[in-house]
Amino acid sequence: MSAGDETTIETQSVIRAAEEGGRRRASTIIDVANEANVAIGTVSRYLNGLTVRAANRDAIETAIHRLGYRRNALAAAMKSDLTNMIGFMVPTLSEFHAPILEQMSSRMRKSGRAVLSYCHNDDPASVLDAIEFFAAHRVDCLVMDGHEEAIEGIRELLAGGTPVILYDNDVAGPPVDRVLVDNRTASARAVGHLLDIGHTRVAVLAGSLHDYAGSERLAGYKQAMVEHSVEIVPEYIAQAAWTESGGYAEMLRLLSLEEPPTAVFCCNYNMTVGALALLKEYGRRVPEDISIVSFDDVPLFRLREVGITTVAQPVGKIAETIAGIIASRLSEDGAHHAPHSITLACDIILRESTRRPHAASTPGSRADV
Amino acid sequence: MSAGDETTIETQSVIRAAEEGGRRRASTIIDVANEANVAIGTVSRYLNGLTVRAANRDAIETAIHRLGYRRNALAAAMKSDLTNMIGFMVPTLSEFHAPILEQMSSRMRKSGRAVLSYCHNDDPASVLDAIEFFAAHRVDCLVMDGHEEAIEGIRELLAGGTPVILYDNDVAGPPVDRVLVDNRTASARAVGHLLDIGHTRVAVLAGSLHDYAGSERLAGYKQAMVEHSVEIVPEYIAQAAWTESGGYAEMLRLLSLEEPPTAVFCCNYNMTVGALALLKEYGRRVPEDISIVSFDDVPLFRLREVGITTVAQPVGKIAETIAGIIASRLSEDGAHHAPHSITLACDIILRESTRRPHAASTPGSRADV
DNA sequence: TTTTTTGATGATAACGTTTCAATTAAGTTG
DNA sequence: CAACTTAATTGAAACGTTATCATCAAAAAA
Repeated sequence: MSAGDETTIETQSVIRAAEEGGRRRASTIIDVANEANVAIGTVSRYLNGLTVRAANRDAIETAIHRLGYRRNALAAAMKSDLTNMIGFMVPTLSEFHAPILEQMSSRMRKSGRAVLSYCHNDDPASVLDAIEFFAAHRVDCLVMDGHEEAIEGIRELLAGGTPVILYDNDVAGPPVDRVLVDNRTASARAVGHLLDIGHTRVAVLAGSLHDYAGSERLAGYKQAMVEHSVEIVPEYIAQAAWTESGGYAEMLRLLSLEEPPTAVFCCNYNMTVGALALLKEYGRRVPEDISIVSFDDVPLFRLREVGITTVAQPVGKIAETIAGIIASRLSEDGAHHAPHSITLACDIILRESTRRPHAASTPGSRADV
Repeated sequence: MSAGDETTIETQSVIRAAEEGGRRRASTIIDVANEANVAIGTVSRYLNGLTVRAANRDAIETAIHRLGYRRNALAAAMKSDLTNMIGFMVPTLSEFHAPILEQMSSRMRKSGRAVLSYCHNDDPASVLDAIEFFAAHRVDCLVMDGHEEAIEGIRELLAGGTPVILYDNDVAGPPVDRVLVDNRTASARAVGHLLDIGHTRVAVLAGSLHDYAGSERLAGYKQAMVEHSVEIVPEYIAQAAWTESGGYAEMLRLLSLEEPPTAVFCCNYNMTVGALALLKEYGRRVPEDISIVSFDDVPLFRLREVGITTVAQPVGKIAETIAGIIASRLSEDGAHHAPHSITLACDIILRESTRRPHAASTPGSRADV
């Protein structure tokens, strides 16, 4: 192209052409190309970081600045089949999930990607909606907690070439990557600690037995009991919803047993909160009257006057691992590998909520509830 | 169109046509139209809920199901200039912000929209990146906390016709909707409570005075002091970063004064945590030795053995109000209204961390720190 | 019936990018 | 300096929708 004087008049009039009552047409790559007197393709090359002759580069930069041009990511995504968006499903933005999302976001940002999040509140219909939504928006990859009802949708996504990564909760079937946590071993160690310091009447506040975490954590409890040759008492296995009220109600039941437990392993944060609320209400002191071990490490457990001994899931490691898998799956060569299944270890954080059982905690001290 | 026998052979071969090594071309609206023997436009009408002849509707539904068709939201957005995505900026997914995002998500979902979130960690560069990102993805509306460095970007967005809503932190200038909280009045009431129950040596742990919340909360403190005719002592105004360590350090300074305060108003959650840590370390009991009032209501404050009296921001109301403004702005008629500026009231939640000053807390009881 | 009114359908042009083959400019080498 | 190699540029064809408008079918009114 000749650095044409004859085109100058035309290009000047192009700038900010249409001002139709408030909503202005955003300038496009075509406007930039005209303004800079280069081909559209050249502007595209510039925008995508490919080499461009110095003179053109300057002209393009000036044009972009003058026009206030902003690339339309949708159009780009449509053509290139890459949205640079990662779908991320969480049940809720709890104190466990929020940090994972936050870390995922910042890690993804570093590779030029963004995270589109969706809370499904454990509602099956919402889970399906979420998959539909992510599929419609053509996310490059979907990260989600496992759900039975999602299996069909996951298969469709995989068939369409979208990698899916399961975390937190496992579900059998689809050939996807999994980033899980060794719930069983961690639970066994947590309960083992209670047994080690002399407790024998150890109860468990188990969550739903229908999901992976719930059954694994209960299995860990049983494993520790067996390993320490302590009899498993059926009444000490309290099964409830994963909620605060679930923890409250079952803790109440445990307290009213003939021989109430001297220590309780609560299988998640919410149940622990419920249990603590009940104990406070009934004047039971932690750890003097009863020892508590929880799962999940939230600020509350660290900052309470009496810190709560707990199993800390490696939140940072989880986010890091997921991010790594995404990077690998989205690279040319990593796309066709067999699925990884990574299980991360947890830490037990000892705080003040666990202590040797009191000598006075003998049989028969039934709670008057 | 004749219900053609002669087309049947053709359409059957269309299904799952191209299987190129793992990544299959997703079926499009065109495939559906062919399969159902209708025009593309008719399928589009069906997808968008417009009336379609019964026979065609059935044919389309069957075709969609057989082909596993999923609408491409990007292509739709590009043409219709509506992405149905709301951009949402948060500094961090803290215990204050996470619930807002969560509630925003579920409210938006009800109107068929999704929330794209971005954590900027109060890093100016990230704030700019976020705006760039949201602009590129053509979000229908941007919700963000106020930032000086974002003003220029906000203006560009507005000029392009994208509504912007400020929340949490205000910033002067751009004509945008604002959803704020009456920090000043809330703070005045919180401090007023301390004064009411007899404290006179009341200190404030103020955050950054350069931002809206920081200056307003300090102003509220001063207002209460004036209203109660209590002299404002400069040493009692402790100014620090909004962080845990900031609260820790300044609390230390306050304790080491000739006449340490008998009550402290901490201007946010993190500073309170820092202050509490220091008090525990130095053996000062709350509320026996010192009363504490905080800002923000997080689970910790509710679940500690000694609950913390605090100012609760109306998180649900904030989300609701933002959602309402979005709906209005995105409707035909609401688009051109003058900006709203809504200020919501906070609640004071009385717990156990505030109590009348101890008779023994006389001048001269200097802390040996 | 015939004419009018209403409403769904069909073909095609956008929307704003990327990609690709063809072309031209710029370096390198003999 | 010619002949070759390499690299940047160009123009046009996608990508998968929605929007428009001219048709065409069906129901309502005459």
